[in-house]
Amino acid sequence: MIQQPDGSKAPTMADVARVAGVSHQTVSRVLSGHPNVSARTRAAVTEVVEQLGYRRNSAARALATRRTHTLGVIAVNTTLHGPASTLAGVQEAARERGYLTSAVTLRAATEEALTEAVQHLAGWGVEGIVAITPWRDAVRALAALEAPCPVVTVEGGHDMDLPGVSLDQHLGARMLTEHLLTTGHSTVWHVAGPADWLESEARTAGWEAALRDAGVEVPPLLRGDWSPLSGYQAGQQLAGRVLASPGRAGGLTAVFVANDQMALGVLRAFREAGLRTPADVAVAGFDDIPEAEFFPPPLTTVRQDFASLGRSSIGLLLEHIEGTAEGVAHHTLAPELIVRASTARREPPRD
Amino acid sequence: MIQQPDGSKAPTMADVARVAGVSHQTVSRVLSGHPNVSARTRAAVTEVVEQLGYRRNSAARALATRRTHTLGVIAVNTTLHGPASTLAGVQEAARERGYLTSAVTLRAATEEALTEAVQHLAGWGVEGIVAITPWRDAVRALAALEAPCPVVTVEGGHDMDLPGVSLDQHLGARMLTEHLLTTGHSTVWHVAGPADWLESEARTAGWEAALRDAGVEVPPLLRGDWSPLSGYQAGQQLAGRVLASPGRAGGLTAVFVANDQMALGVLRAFREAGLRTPADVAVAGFDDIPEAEFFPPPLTTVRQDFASLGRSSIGLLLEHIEGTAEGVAHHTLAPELIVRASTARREPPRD
DNA sequence: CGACGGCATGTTAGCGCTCACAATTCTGGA
DNA sequence: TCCAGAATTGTGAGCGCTAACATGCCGTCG
Repeated sequence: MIQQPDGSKAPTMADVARVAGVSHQTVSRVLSGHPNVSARTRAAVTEVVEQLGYRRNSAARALATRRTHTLGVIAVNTTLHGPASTLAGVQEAARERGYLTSAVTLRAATEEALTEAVQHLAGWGVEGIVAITPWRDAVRALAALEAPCPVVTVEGGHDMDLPGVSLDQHLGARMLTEHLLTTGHSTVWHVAGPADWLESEARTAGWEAALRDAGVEVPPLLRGDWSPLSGYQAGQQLAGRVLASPGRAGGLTAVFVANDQMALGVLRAFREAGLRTPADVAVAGFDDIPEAEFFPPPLTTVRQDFASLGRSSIGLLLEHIEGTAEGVAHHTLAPELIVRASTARREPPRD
Repeated sequence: MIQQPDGSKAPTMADVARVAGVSHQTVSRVLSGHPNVSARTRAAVTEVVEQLGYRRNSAARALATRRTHTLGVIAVNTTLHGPASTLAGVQEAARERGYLTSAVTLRAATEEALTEAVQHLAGWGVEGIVAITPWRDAVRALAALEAPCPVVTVEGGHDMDLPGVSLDQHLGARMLTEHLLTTGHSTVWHVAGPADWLESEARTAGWEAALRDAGVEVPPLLRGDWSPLSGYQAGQQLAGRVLASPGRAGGLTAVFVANDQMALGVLRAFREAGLRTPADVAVAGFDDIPEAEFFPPPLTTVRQDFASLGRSSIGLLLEHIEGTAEGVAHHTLAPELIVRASTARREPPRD
């Protein structure tokens, strides 16, 4: 029974108590699963609750317990695959644990917008906030804000004094770069994401570390803004370079693009320039968006388990809310390398 | 001042009243913008509020006013571009109007899951629900559920007795089909979405109506599940057909694919089969996802303003909550045709 | 000059629930 | 048989706020 007889207002705990012939407190005990209630009473109350379609008033509960059981989420770019998946994971995990979540989607993670978002959520009495704001500046601003409740970051980096969860971007980039090196490329070029994104930074660092460890030259960096268009532009530059020095002068035979969407742009630029992928230049992306498997050609990439990331952030947040957290913890999840046709095996260069 | 001095608990309205030397009711009046308060008093109270970092307790307010100012959103597939954008629009609009939103992301829109979601939201006292569940069955189940608050659907069709907002899918499909017919194709094939999706149905209907109006043959329908893979498979079938009858036997020179992701799959299948787009077969999609512009080749598609759709749903919902709604209204937004390279102009067939 | 209406403010009584404690009943062992 | 102690249930007092009414003050009009 979901419906409320529309004329009369919703039944209260007192109504249930009266009908069941017990005190309102006993009803409360039954509903909270308190152990010391006789099976008889419990059954009687439960039946009346069903019959009346009674539902506890969460506002009254929140007032009496001083617990709202509400969490806030602050996110940007929620229309992209990564943030959207993370958000879904956060919401599902929170719901399972008995919390209501409310998400605030920002257009830009300025300090002002962040402050306003935190104020908005604080006004609703959230007990904690998950911030999916992967910029160094945003995380810094958030840390400085001193919100009235615990805040955990997602992809917020490990060097701030805010607890957080991340996928190991550095490792993913390293795996990908090493994959390219072991499949016959003398070095790997890189189209990075925006400089102020922590994810971008970590991917670049992982790429560079892998190259250095292998003792190979680190080519100059190109930068995009995650969009297919910026990837396309970077791709045009790279293609120009390849065509200008046909003898593989720059060793430009493999490109690690910092996300799949930009990789799509790079692929298009290469195709337009008459470069074949992977025969002339291998291309790899990052994220494994659902479309990646159907790119021309299917894209080698690094899969990120965004849903687990979201769930994990809720776990960490609740530790803080419930006071069982020790210090400022950071959780890290491992990514997975997905090899597809865009980086097909290459013969080692002949001497 | 965001931070609460951690040791002591948050100040109450009574605290503010005491410091400002007025009654708590006057503080309440100031905070609610009640007109009958002297400027002097108002200023004094405002200052104390600032100074103490006071924030009204929303639970207490909800209890006293019997208004939670909370809305629920039920959505499925929130990781896709369309639903995610709609969700963002819903949240932003609700926040602007002073409401808190809480989203429940379902894995599947079964009757059971829907019931549970509505129960969950009802338990939190939401005053209304926006349902982004574009299946006929889901909308039917929702209508039968008799939720304890108003429910509006997004893309829920116009034939149920639930108010809703939609983009005009029928018109969009018609525009696209007519575009293809006027650019020299004798007919247009169609890869539809799943049969139980209302959007899919409307797009198919629009396509068929355009063909009939033009007095041309309606080719058999292929069906996918929105995924690139299903598009790929449909594309393989279509390619096989073209190659089997090189003389354009089936008039298969143009395909309208029901969404951009499947179109990506179709494009790949055509490319693999040696068919050129648009020279051999023109391809068009639907949705205008951000990647569509970078497909090989850039995809002609129909742009949908999901954000406006979301905002519009909130407008409608609030009309129902505030009692100003007249009957079961349906709002419709017009889509926009985006012509790109995948349907480049075609010479009229020579006789 | 006194009654009256409008403005500014205060007082009181809940909203529906949980907490702390009190009261009652039931159990088993001396 | 009686009583300590546990199990079960009830009572009263808020949680922090708003709605409704009550009060006091001013100027104004008959």
